[in-house]
Amino acid sequence: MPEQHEEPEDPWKGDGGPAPDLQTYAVLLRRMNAEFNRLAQHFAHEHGLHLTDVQALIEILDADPGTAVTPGRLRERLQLTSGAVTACLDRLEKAGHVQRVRDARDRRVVHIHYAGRGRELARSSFRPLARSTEAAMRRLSDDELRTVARFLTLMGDELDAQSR
Amino acid sequence: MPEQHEEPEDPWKGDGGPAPDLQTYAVLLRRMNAEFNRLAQHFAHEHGLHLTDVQALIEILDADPGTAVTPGRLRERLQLTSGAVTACLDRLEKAGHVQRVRDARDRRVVHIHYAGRGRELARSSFRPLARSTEAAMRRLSDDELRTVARFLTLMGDELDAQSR
DNA sequence: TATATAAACTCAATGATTGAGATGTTCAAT
DNA sequence: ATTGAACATCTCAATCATTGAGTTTATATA
Repeated sequence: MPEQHEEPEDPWKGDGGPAPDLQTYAVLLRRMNAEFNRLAQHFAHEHGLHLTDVQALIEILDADPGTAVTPGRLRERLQLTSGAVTACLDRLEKAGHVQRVRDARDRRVVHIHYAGRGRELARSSFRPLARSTEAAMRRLSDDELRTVARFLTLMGDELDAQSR
Repeated sequence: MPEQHEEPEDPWKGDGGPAPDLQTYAVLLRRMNAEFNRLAQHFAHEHGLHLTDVQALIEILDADPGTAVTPGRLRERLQLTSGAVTACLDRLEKAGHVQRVRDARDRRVVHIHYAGRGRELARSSFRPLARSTEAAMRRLSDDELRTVARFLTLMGDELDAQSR
């Protein structure tokens, strides 16, 4: 029996065929997540940072402009103890990426702001991610892009709800 | 001027409106990735494991059935040093989740197999993820699901290529 | 004024990870 | 056969991020 070496260039391409099931999605999502983390880790190493530091920078970068980023917020978002957050911010501040600013109204809280090339650094950390995303986006129509964005939003909301 | 508090229940819903841009996608993807990691970390903690151990279990779970999982493979996939991989596998083996088996043909290499409740544990680690995914999937048509699967596949391929 | 709660920090202990090197294995060349 | 290079994994001491308990400073409540 000769090898049936089929090359599925672009699965789920046509309108026909079966719809992908949960298991398929799970694998696809896990794979993407793993690739993400690989990139993040690679970037971190390249800049003498730790994965935690990069995650913190992302959290600060993507924070809702209305919501101030505080050590406490990082604690719950990154699942760290307060000691770990302090150490992480010490590293980022010493490296000149962020700056701690005491809140004038409630002097217990500290706000984290970008300093120096922090924002630029955070953005550049996703240059490779952006490149990949762009490449993938180019192969979808506007209509399809809207569909995917809708799915990603739904997933984000669901996962957010799940973790509470 | 009264607050214009619009509530965008489900953005990108209609066929009209502008197509989402790269920046929008970047934020959505980063958000989802962060939520993933939160879930993974939570699960790890719940089972007395480390994030690294969970990532290893995933890697073993999702490995191409044809490709055997070896410490070396984990080393490059999880970006660890060989010492860290050994320690990780020691923990997983001692806990009875995996088993090391020397390859009969090339006695230098070790194959990692599930042992005891390892596979079940790995699967259960994604129960919450599966729940969220299912909920999100339910709100898309078969056609849309195919589109999203196509995007996820493209992203996975692009990221894979990027990290080399 | 006292008391409770809160946010962030300190610091010693823990333990995962690193990095250099050891061990055992395969393969090609001599 | 024997030597030597490449390889996969493991060992182990040192490093360093993280933990966990407790401290400090500030706010809110009675």
